[in-house]
Amino acid sequence: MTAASPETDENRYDFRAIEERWLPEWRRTQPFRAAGPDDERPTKYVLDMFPYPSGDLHMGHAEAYALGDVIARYWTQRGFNVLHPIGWDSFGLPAENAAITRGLDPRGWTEDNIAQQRTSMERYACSFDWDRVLATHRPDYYRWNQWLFTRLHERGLAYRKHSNVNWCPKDQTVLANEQVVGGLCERCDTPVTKKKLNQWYFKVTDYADRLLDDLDTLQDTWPSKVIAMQRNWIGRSTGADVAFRIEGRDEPIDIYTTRPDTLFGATFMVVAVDSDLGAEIAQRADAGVQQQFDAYLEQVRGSSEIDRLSTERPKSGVFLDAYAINPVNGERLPIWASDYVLADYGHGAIMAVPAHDQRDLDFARAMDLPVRAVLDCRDEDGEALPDPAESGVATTGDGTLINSGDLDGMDKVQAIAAITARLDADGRGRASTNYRLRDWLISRQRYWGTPIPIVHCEACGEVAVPDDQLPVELPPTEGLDLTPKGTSPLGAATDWVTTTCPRCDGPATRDTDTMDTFVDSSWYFLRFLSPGKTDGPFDSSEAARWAPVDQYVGGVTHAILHLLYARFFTKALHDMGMVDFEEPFSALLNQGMVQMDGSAMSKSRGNLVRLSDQLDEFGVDAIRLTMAFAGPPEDDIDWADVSPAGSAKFLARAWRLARDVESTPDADASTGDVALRAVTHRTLHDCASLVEGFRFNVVVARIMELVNATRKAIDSGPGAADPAVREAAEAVAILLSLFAPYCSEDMWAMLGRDNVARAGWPAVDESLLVEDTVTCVVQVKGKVRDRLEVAPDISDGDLEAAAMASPAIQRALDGAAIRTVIVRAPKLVNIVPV
RNA sequence: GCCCCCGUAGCCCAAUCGGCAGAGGCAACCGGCUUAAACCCGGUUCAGUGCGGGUUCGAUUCCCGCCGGGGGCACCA
Repeated sequence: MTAASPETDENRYDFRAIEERWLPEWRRTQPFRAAGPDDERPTKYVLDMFPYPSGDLHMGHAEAYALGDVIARYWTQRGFNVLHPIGWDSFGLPAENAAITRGLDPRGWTEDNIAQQRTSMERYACSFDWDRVLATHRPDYYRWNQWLFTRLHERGLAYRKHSNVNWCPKDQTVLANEQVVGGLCERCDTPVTKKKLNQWYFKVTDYADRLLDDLDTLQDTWPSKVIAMQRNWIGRSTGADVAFRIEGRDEPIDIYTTRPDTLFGATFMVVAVDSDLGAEIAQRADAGVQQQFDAYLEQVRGSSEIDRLSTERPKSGVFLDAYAINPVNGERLPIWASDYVLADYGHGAIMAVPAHDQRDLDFARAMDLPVRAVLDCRDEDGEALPDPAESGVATTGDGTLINSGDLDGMDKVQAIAAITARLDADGRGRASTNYRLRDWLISRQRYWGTPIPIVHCEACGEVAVPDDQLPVELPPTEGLDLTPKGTSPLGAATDWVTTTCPRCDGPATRDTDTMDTFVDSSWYFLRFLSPGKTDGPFDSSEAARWAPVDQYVGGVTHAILHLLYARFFTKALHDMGMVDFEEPFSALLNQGMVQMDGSAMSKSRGNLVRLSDQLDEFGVDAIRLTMAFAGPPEDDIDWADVSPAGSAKFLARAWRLARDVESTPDADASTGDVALRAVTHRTLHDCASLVEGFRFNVVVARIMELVNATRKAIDSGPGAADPAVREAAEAVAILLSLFAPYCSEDMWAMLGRDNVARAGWPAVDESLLVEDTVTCVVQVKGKVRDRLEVAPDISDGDLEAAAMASPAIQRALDGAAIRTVIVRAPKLVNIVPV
C-alpha cells in the first residue's frame, strides 16, 4: 500500500510534505536493489564515480548524481535489471590532516562523513543499491588491494627501484608523475622537488601499447577529449636507437632519436646531467671537469620543477671533455651534460642536430658549437628557408637530404627507412619506440592508506605477505605521530613493524609505505559485484554477468589518472585470467562543473552555494531537474544562469495535472483525444533516444511541452475527464521519474498507481506518430514564398505541380523562366528562375 | 609552440543525412485573477547564427582563413 492517501493532501504542490511522505517509504522498500542471476531482464551496469568523504555532499556531487540517476532510472524503466552501486573512496590525505590538525581519529572522522553523505544521498533520492556499499578504508576492502598487489608482484608488475622521484615538501610524500601539475603538487600547489628514493612502482609501461591502441575501441562511447588526453599522456613516439662509440669507453652509448634521417647533421652529444651515464663520463675526465660537473649537478638539483619546466630559460651545461664517434661518418662529437635532456626518457642521452632541432640549436648557440644543415627545407612557395645557424630558427619540417653522403636527395621517409635498415644491418642501431608515460609510483609515506604487503627479511629479501596473513591491518593511531616528516608514520609503530619472515621465520620488518589511493579506485567497480566476498576480490561469475561497466559517469578531472590506472588494472586482471574483458568502462559520460558567477565555487572566493540550502529552499526535485535542464551534461553550469525556482514552478504545474485528472486508472486511452495522444506518444518516442544520447536538457524541454499541451487539453480542450488526459499525465509522471522522483511518485499515487520508478516505459503507438498533413515550404531562389499543407506521402511530381499552382509563387516568379526545380517531398520545393 | 572543443535573442539553451533560425526555460513588459500584492493563468517584445571567403538551388550545419573563449600536452629528442 502507499504511504498516505492523496485525498488528505492540500490542494497544492508542497515539496516538503511530498519528500517527507516518500523518503521513509523508499527507505523501507529499497526499490533499487539489483536482482540476482535468476532475473530474466537484461543487465545494465551504471556507475557513478564514488566520492571521497571529505564532508557533506556539495553542488558538484548533486550534478553528477542527478545525471547518473537519469541514466540508471531510465534503464530501469526500459525493463533492464540495473546495477547502480555507490561506495566511498575513503583513504587519503584529508582524513589524515583532520587527525593532525584537530586530533581526530581518521577512522571515526571518515565513518562520520560517510554516514552524513549517505543520509544526504538518500534524501537526494539517488537510486543506489544500498546493499552493496563499500568503503576502501575498511580492511575487508583493502585486504584485496594487498592481495592484488601480491599478484602483480609475482608477475613483476609491482617492483621497487631507486630513482629520482617527485617530492612534495609540504605533504612530505612522493607523488606520481600524474599528480604533478605544472610543477606543483596537485593537492596543495606546493612546488615539487626531486628526491632520490627507493620506491614501489606498477609497471604501467608494459601496457603502454595496449592502453593506447585499445582507445580505438572507445572512440564512439568515450568523450573524444578524454581519448585525446590519454593519447597525449601515453605519448608514443617512434624512431631509432643509435649506438655511438665513446672514446675511452668499452661499451657504446645508445641514443634515441625520432629523426635518424638527420644523423649526418649531429654535431655534438648531450647526456642528462642527473643520469648515471653523465656521472660516469664526468668521472673519467680530469678534476677540473669533475668539479664543474658536480657544481652544475648540484645547481640543477636545487632548482625547482617549475624552473626546470620553463622553456624560455637559457640553456646551460658542462663540456665533459669526452667524445663520441658518429657511426655514419666517423666524426668526433663533443659530449656535454645538460638538464635539457631528461634522464628517464629514452636512454638519457641524445645526438644533437642543431640545424633541425630548436632545443639543440639554442644549446649550440649558447655554447658556440657548430651547426650543419643536412636537410634542404623549403616554405610553401618553394623558397629555401633561412640557414638555422644564421636565423636561430631550426628547420624541423621535412626536406631533401643534403650533406649526408649517399643519402643525399632522399626525402624524410626514404632516409629514415634507409638509415635505420643500414644501422640495423651493422648492429649499430634499430627501430625503437618510446613513451612519455612512466611507471606508476605507488608508495606513499603517509598513514591513511593500504599498507604495502611486503616483509623485508635479511635472509630472503622482499617477501610478499601470504594470502592467509592478509589483510595487513593498519596499526592504531595511538602513539603514532602522523605529522609529515618524510618517512612513513608506520615506521614508529615498532610492534607492528617487527615481524617474522613468512618464508624463513627469521626476524623481519614490514614495509612501512602505504599505497596511492588510486590503487583503491582502480578496481572498485568489480568489488561492487560481490562486495561481501571473503575468498577473493570479486566473483568471476558475477563479473561475467555485469561487467564491464555499461555506463560510467564522472568528472573530467579524472580523465587521465583514475581512468588510465583502472584500464591498466583491467588489462592486468585480464592477463591473469580473472576477467574476460580488457576495458573496464564501455561508455563514459563526463559531467561539467557547477560554478557561480563564472568561476569555481570556493569559500575563499565567497561564492559558495550550499547544496543543503538549495534543497531546503527549492526541494530535491527542483535541484535535480535544474541540473539536468541547465544545458548539455558535459558543459559547466553557472548557478547564476539557471533557475531552480523556475524548475520548482514547472514541477508544481506538472503535479497539478495529476491532481486534475478526472478519469479512473482503467480508462481506455484509445478512446481519448487524438491530438493530445499524438503529442504524448511523440514525446515518449523521442525522449527515449534523447536520454540515450544524454540530451537531458532537451528531454526536460519536451516534458515541458507535454505538460503545456495537457494543461491546454484540460482547460480549453477535451477536458479533465478525457482518457487522453490521464494517459498524458501518466506519461509525464513516468518521464519525470528520471529527474524528479518525489514529485513523480506523488503524481503516480494521485493517479491511483503504485511505484512509479518501476512503472515501465509506456508502449508507443506508432500509428499516432504518423502525421496526416505536413507543411511544405515553397521557396523561390531559396526564399520562402509559400507554405502548403500536403499529405506526407505526396509524390515529387504532385508536389511540384501544387507548388507551381500557388498564386503566391506565380506572383514571386513574375513570369520569369525557370532553370531548375528542386523537390524534396514532402517538406520542400525550391524553384530557381533563370 | 602543438593538439582538442566551443561561439545562435539581454541570459541559459534547441534547430541530429545541408531545407521555414526557435522547442523549452530565465529575465523584461502587457493583460486576467486579487481590496492589494504574491502565487497562478494568458499574451508580447527580443537574434539572422563571432568575422571574412568558398562549395551549393539552398549553409547555424560542410571546407579554408582569421578573431574570441575554454581545455590538454609541452626541453619527451
